[in-house]
Amino acid sequence: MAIDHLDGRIIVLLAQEPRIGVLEMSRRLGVARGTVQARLDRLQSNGVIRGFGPQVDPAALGYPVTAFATLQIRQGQGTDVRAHLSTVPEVLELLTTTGSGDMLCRLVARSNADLQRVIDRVVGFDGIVRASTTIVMENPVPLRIIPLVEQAAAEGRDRD
Amino acid sequence: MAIDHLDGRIIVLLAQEPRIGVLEMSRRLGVARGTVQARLDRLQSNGVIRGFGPQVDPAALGYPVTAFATLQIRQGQGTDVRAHLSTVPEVLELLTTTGSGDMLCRLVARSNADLQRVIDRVVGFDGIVRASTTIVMENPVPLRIIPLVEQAAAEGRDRD
DNA sequence: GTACCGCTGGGCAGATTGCCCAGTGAATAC
DNA sequence: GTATTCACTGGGCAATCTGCCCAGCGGTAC
Repeated sequence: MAIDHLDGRIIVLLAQEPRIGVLEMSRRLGVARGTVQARLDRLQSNGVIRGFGPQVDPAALGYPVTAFATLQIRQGQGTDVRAHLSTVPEVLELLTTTGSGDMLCRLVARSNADLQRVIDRVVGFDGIVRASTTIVMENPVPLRIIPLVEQAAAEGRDRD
Repeated sequence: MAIDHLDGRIIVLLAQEPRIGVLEMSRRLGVARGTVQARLDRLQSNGVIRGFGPQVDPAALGYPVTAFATLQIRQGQGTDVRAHLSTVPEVLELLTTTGSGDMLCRLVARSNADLQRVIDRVVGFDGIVRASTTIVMENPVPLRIIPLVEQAAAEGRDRD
């Protein structure tokens, strides 16, 4: 579960140059190719690296508006609400949070006006009592993981 | 900027099997390899596909607790607060939202107890007036983009 | 002392990549 | 109507990388 320094360097390198191959990585890191391969296999089977899916920018797809909606759920309707929200393409993420029956929902829309349509669709479901929406203006720190990886790698004991 | 049906299929295929190569994709999609290559290049230079970085699971790294903090910022301190927060590895994302001087901050921590340490570090800065934290319990819909891509692809006009 | 484990450094065949080309069909410009 | 542009096809090429194998080496655990 814990990662060591070499694991950290592999992940960082992979994040900086995703198209890089195992062979080139081994050259940059100064280790044998088999080592990098084994580390990568382990990181993936550990679940540390979930995958290498394409990172798609909703804005470039025509959905430049991001918002968060806090939903208050009627008792016992949680499952139905989840099923409902998962059918809405503009719902990018759904989290249940502390507080009675609350969910946090990440939305995108084509425009501020379009956001109204999305919200109507989101809250147009019986189990949702109340919704409060916050529009995102800027994203000073886009979703990142590298600093955390570096911290975890620094704390881990090296395997060699 | 708009994507068509083939673009959508490329992105979905790539999301499902990230390790797939251009050649294999062209076979699956029934088009020439050069076509897939050209589409991919266009999607990347368009910014629709930002990259193929590894998706790292913070929980597997030893940070199983996720939380959101809403921060109230002292007037004119926005820039300093951003700089401060970007130095905290446990801050995975930072967004500015509507409402006076508000920011939304995605955090992770090693445990609920450790979350206190992280929050202390986050709010231990002059420009932050008040912070309110919500702990994430479940993640019924993990960050996803496929449904949105499919919707965008269905709406787009085919290029052929 | 022995077994285990991770790393090294090498080799191999097969597949893939990046790059090139000419030809075709459709839409657009003139 | 004709010319141009554009995307796609289908093919070929050398260079590279991958997946897979092996023996050897140095720690560590028992």
